[in-house]
Amino acid sequence: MIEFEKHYNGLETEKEMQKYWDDNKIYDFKPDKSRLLYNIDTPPPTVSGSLHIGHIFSYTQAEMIARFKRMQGYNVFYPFGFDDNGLPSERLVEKETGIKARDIPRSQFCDKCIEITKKYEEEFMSLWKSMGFSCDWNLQYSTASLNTQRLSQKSFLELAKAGHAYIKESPVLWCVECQTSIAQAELDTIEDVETTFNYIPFMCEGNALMIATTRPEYLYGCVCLFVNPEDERYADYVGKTATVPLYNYEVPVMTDEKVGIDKGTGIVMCCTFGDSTDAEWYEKYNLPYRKILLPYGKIADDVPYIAGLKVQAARKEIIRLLDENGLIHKTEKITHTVASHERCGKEIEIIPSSQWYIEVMSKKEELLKAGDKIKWYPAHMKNRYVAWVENLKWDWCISRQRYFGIPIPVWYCKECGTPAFAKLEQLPVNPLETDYDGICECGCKEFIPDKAVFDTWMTSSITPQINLDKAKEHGIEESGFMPMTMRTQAHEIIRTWAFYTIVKSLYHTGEIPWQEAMICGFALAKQGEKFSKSKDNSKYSPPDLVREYSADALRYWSANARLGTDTFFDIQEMQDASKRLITKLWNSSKFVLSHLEDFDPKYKPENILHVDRWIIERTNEAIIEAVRWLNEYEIGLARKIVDDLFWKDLCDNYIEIVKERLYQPEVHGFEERKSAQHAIYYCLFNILKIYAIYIPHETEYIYLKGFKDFEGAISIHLTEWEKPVSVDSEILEFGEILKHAIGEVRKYKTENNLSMRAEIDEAVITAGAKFEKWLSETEKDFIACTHAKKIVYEFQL
RNA sequence: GGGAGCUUAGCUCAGCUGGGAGAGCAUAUGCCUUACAAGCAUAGGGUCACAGGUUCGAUCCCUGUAGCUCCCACCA
Repeated sequence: MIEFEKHYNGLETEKEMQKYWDDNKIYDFKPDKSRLLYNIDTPPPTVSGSLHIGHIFSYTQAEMIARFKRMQGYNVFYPFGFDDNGLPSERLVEKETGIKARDIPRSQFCDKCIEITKKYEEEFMSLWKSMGFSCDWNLQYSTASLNTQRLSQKSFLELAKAGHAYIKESPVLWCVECQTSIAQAELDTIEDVETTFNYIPFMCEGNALMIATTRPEYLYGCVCLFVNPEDERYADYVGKTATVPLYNYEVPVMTDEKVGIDKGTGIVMCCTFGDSTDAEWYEKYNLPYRKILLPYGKIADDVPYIAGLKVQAARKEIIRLLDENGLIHKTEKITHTVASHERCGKEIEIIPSSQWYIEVMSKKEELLKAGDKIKWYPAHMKNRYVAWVENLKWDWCISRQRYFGIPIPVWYCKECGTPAFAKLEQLPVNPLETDYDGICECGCKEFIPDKAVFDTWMTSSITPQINLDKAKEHGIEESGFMPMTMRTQAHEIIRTWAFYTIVKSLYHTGEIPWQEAMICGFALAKQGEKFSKSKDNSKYSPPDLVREYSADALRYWSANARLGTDTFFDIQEMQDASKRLITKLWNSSKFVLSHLEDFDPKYKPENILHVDRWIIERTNEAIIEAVRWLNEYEIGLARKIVDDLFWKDLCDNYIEIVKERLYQPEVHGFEERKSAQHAIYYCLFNILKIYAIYIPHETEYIYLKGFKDFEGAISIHLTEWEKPVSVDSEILEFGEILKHAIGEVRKYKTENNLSMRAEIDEAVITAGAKFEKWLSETEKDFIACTHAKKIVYEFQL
């Protein structure tokens, strides 16, 4: 006799099951040529704060796919990583310790980083384990680890050798707060910034040319004026020089198509560098550089009037001076959007400096083709990738003037500045700690190490290579591993992680990194606000939620949305729906298994009653549909399929129909009972297998109690789903007729305030004549279920 | 300014082959039914955003409009 507790205790059971999986190494990856490899490129969460419910939402969706594919017979390679180097982690450490990286020695700061990220990683890992994740933790990687450093540096050296990575002195996006260069992908926008358009006259040929600028502090950086070549108003001035007000030096008046005739006055002052267009013009027309801003955000010493001031103060001061000299003809308040650094939120500046880049601008076409080759789920997410590639403005700047990151394995000749690259066999290497032991072509033997580190995406963009490296450690052959089967991630990092991974893959392998991309949505707080690792979302702390509501409950909720769609998180909603399902599954399993004590799954009754065949066919139908959705990564739609089968067909109808047959074989026949046992076993077991991807703990617990002895496998998660290919539609129609007839009886009873057990004189079944035999076979069940004294049939042709 | 997604019951949403308007929650009423009151049954509740078009037929396809959300651009 199988003992079933009256109530299912999820919190306790989950810990027990997790231990069982650990002990039995259920999810350990083993190379196995007899099964198709399904390898998943999972996002290593950035270690920049605590995880929130949004992570649970998207990571769990992907986890369910891993379970699904495993139960479809694939050999699933499902690793897990942490992205724990670079600026995001540095900022976490700065916040947590209150120490600025630049204020203490680099090595000391890096030690702090290692210590603190480690703490967070342990927290992350224990959360994922408590959620019942089926990854193989032996395949775990960290982007800060020495081995990853080696791979990342190797990637860099290969690209440098091929000429795709290059160093260049040029204007670059610069964060004065973080004091580092950044890439286009790290830009954010601040909306509705209030500022002033200042109309300032430049004298030219005795006339005042009005320019409108929001950045008058850059006046001393003005190198020329631009007008649109089509603009007749200013045609006479083109080629002449104009005088910069206040500073009284001459700059040429030039033309460029980018100047909007209707914008401002139609004349633009080009400074080095007020914005990205200035930088573009600087390169295009080979303009001189006039240094205004220093890397730490103050105006350069040799700029008259405003030297040493910060940008805002300088602007104020220059406006005051201009005004005092009658040089502001007009001001206009405007609001506009400014670019900011996503990590600190501060406005971005542009300053020239020497940085390493990876070429992407010239590869747009290949990148777009790669985007076409990848299957995106949902399909429209590809648009974001395409839009990003098409709008690229800068090559990918990969060097950062920061501290806790992977060092750029380069030294520079002290004499001629030529870069000297590390040798592959010495990786990973930190040029600050290791000297270059070669000789420069110019004969010089002294080298200066590069102090910069890589952009964190430089490393996380090689997760497929990191995975491959891990796989080889575990005995997987390299061939067939790439491209990986699937990348899963949320939509916010298409422009970064997905994009950069594709870039790297094209360079390194000439191929796409993965065949498919599964793009998840966000979980949003009720107010429509995105959860964020850096903000305080403590009331939704995942470890607390798991402790209080159980992993299965959170998981079941996570499977509620369409793929790629954002969803709101409501604790009450999550709790209600999940608890309901978990309880129902418990109770129905308890019932079914209590009737299977004398059951032998190997004995298939010769004559399976048609109503029993119905629930079997109905189960098969649901499996087919669920598989169809899951193959498109639509876990929510698949869940709905199994919810309907389980709740409506199995619990509300089928169990009610066969209940008495199971209880009273002496009345209904022993063979007939066996037929019901056969059907109910098949149905419940297959429902459990589908639910196993959603609520792995409870299903495992029930499996161990009631199914393991029959099935043999030590875990439900090592069983495979049935693979029905077609269903008998006539049988399904028969089931619908029964359901409808029962519904009519229930309606009658409810409307007359009768108990469901109340007897009624007669029940009418309307059906096609072809069902006559099956209906008469089912009559006893039907009477038992409805307590009707008599059944009246109305057959139609 | 460009692009994408969304708009269906009081709430959250499904409806992906063009023919039935649906689920859960909430509400109301009834029911202790040998798994489950953490349950069961039944019911009420809709201009499928709006306007045109295609079609025998449109929630679904096309065009336009409005609102919401997101992505990208916009810093002179």
